[in-house]
Amino acid sequence: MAAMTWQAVQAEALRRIRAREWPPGARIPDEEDLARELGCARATVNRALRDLAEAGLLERRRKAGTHVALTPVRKATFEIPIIRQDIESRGQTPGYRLLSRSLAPAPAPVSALLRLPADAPLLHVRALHLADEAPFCLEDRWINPAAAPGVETADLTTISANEWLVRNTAFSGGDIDFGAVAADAGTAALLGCAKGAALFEIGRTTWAGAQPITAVRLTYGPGYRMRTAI
Amino acid sequence: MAAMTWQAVQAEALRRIRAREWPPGARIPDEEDLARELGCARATVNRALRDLAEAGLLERRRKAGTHVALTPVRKATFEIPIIRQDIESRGQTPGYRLLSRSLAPAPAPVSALLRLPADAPLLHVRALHLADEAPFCLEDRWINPAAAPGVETADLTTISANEWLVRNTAFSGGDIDFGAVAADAGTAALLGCAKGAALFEIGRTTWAGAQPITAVRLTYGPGYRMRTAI
DNA sequence: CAGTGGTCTAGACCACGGT
DNA sequence: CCGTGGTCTAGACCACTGT
Repeated sequence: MAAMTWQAVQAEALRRIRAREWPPGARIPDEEDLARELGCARATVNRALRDLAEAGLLERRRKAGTHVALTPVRKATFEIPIIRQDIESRGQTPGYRLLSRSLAPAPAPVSALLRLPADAPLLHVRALHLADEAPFCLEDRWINPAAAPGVETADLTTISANEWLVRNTAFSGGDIDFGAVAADAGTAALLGCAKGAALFEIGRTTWAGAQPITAVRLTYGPGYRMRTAI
Repeated sequence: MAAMTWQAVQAEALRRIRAREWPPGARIPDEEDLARELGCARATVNRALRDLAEAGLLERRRKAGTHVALTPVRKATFEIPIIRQDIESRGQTPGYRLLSRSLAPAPAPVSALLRLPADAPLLHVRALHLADEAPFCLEDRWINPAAAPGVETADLTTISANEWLVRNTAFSGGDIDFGAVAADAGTAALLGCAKGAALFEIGRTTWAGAQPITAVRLTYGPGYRMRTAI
């Protein structure tokens, strides 16, 4: 039982959960008891079980102890790459075309999303991302210039707003949502698909503390699927 | 500088990254130096920076030291709840209707996905999930009976296969993909939407080690959006 | 080879929250 | 109140991996 790493402890705990030695809902031994049983320090057990708790397989509460979760909520994590990198990772050649760029008051839904006054002038950028010369993804973005100093003079014809913002602003958090939309006429023309086609769409807003940076809607060409492992 | 918790260290590191005191690409001080500077143990610094590295903001390599990531890849995590819980969390009343259930050889795409022989008999379950009596999500699932002992006699009219599997099998991993599809006639009828409507779809395969458990396709009603925070 | 992160230990104190 | 997990410490050894 020598050389008990936290990974080994975690693996053993996982085994017991899966083998129902620790059935769902059951309380498992103390960190101290486990440490003694497995021949390692309590900190090592803590490290192992903390991750399992974060993964949703265990529930830990002071005094109440550690219990096996009744309904293990699986958590998946996926990366949000720069679109160019996404295309490259598919083995295709990325391309980029700036469609339009203007400073204008944002429409109500956008300014509401960013919690800005309705008439606040935002930078509106629309661009098309290409993979091997074919339309890949349509980007429709509103940027709060106050949160992105320099963006008004940035050259967004060669570098996407996405990339510029990642490199030049410090954002702390945001929201994402995924859904499906039917292609309207304009979108269909740009993406080279039929009007009404089912398209995958990602919406994202990002913040620097309480200050809104940008709201973006990415509409992908037909057949696009986002993949990840759990 | 007393009472330096790992959260405080992490916050300070984040601040320096955002303030460009540690600009993108720069090498930051050793754990030991930071510990001395901030007045805490090296383990505390390690704990703080490890999380930032996992989040993609830092890159850590032995000997090479710790560097601020050039292109911070944002990682989002989202939970994969049991559909019933998803509906409940929206403040709606979940409902469930088993549509069909049969033991049959899986079609080629499914058996290939699960890496099973083409003629392997799988349990095919189709069900409709309701929210406040309205169609919410269509579930089309193939289950490997060998990996889910007891499923053949389970009563899937009151509990969804999803829920039964979560409670009765021990899965270790899987894949997920998201996309958009146009509703075919059958799907449209069941979900109460127009044929051709853009629908959000989640595909998932899960495994117990090398043994495939189930492949499922969830097709959500129009307008559904999956949300999460980063 | 040597510097740096990764991890383990033994002990300590603290914070939360059931009883 | 007091058991349990959460965290900090000081020191040690190990495992990569650039040089």
